[in-house]
Amino acid sequence: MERLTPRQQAVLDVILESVEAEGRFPSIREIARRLRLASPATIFQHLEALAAKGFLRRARHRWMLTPRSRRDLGVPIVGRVAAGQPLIAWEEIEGHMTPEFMGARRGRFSVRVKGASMTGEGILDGDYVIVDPDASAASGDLVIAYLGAEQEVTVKRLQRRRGGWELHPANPDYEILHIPHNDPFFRLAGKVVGLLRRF
Amino acid sequence: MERLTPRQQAVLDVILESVEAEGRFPSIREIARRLRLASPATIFQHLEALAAKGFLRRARHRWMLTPRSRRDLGVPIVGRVAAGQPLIAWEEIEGHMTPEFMGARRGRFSVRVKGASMTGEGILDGDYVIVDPDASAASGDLVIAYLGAEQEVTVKRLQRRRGGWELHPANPDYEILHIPHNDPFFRLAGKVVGLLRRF
DNA sequence: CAGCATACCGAACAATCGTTCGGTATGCAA
DNA sequence: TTGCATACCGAACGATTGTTCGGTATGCTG
Repeated sequence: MERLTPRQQAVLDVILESVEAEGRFPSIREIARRLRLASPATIFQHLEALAAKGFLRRARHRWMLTPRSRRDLGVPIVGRVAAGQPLIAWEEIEGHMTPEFMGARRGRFSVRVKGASMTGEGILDGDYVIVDPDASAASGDLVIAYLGAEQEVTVKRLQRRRGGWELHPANPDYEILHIPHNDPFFRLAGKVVGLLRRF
Repeated sequence: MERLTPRQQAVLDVILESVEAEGRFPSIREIARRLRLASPATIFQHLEALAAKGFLRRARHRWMLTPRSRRDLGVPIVGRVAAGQPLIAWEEIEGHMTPEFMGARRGRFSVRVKGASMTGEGILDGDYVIVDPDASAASGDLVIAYLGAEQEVTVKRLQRRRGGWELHPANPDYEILHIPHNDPFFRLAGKVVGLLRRF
């Protein structure tokens, strides 16, 4: 993959910043102003260079980002952390830490975990769990469920049992919940597809 | 907060889809084409309505997203999951699963955790850890460190001790690492600011 | 030294854009 | 029935845009 010149990187940074902040691809003259350049032609040439290297696409009179440049909006996932290197080599980037990477899609949602019932599986109090409400949960899956008349929300591991389901905590202090087949209150909210913790 | 009419929502969806896919605010005629409308004036009126309700901003000849509409790009973090509601009420959305929320900032990076030395604190084998290389780590912090001549990378909890540091695992099967003050190989890669797991 | 890539300028043209205007149609509430 | 909000049309104007052209300057490399 080709590298960018410092100037091309600067132009791309301005573009990404604009997309990030206001959801808009800046006009050529706008980029020029931010970089204190006088001629739109200068930026135009940089855009062409960026397109030639795969960071931008052009259709008719419209410039847009590519998957390649969209990645810079996220945090890189590094394979090996090179010894003492403040800069991260392109070759060692295995992916990017985008919301999509952790399963964020339209239609899904996220809930904060309350309680310590799943600490045994590394799900702590205060963690954020990403839920897919459309996925059909099978036995053994981590699920979010509504329980009881209060319709409380819980994270548990689902197990099919004769006569109904069981919701297994991962903490010896908590008990397995037995759900009869005809429980009027029990309903699955969805399957857990991702987890986020902030320190 | 004012609600959107179905048509306004449709227009906003087209805009968000375009920003999401190609990092570009679509032109008025482009939106019209996607919605199979013939006149740009129609879309223009919808944009004005969206702006009046706070979903868009206009500066001179430029339309852009607002914080309000940018939120729809991410996965909502729901406070209470309403019983049986397939749709999520606006009032219960506490935030959004954006890159910023995940701790993604320029300069940070992410590494995959190998080994089970931190399972006691809910950090499992295969988890992704978000690292801030610029944050100064204090005693008690979760850190990423380079160790030994091989400069292996480890996640551990840092403790100051007379004569150096200690790196504490959170798993009885692993031992505390004692780092003398003058260890030529030991170096901190950064502080752990986030954690991410995929199921 | 010549050659080449990078980086910039200013002027101008045509394409595209946002915007305005005047108009029609529908459905709902007073 | 009269209003009013919503939703759409087509034509046209001027602003802004991408784009081209010809040109200068610098620094690195062979």
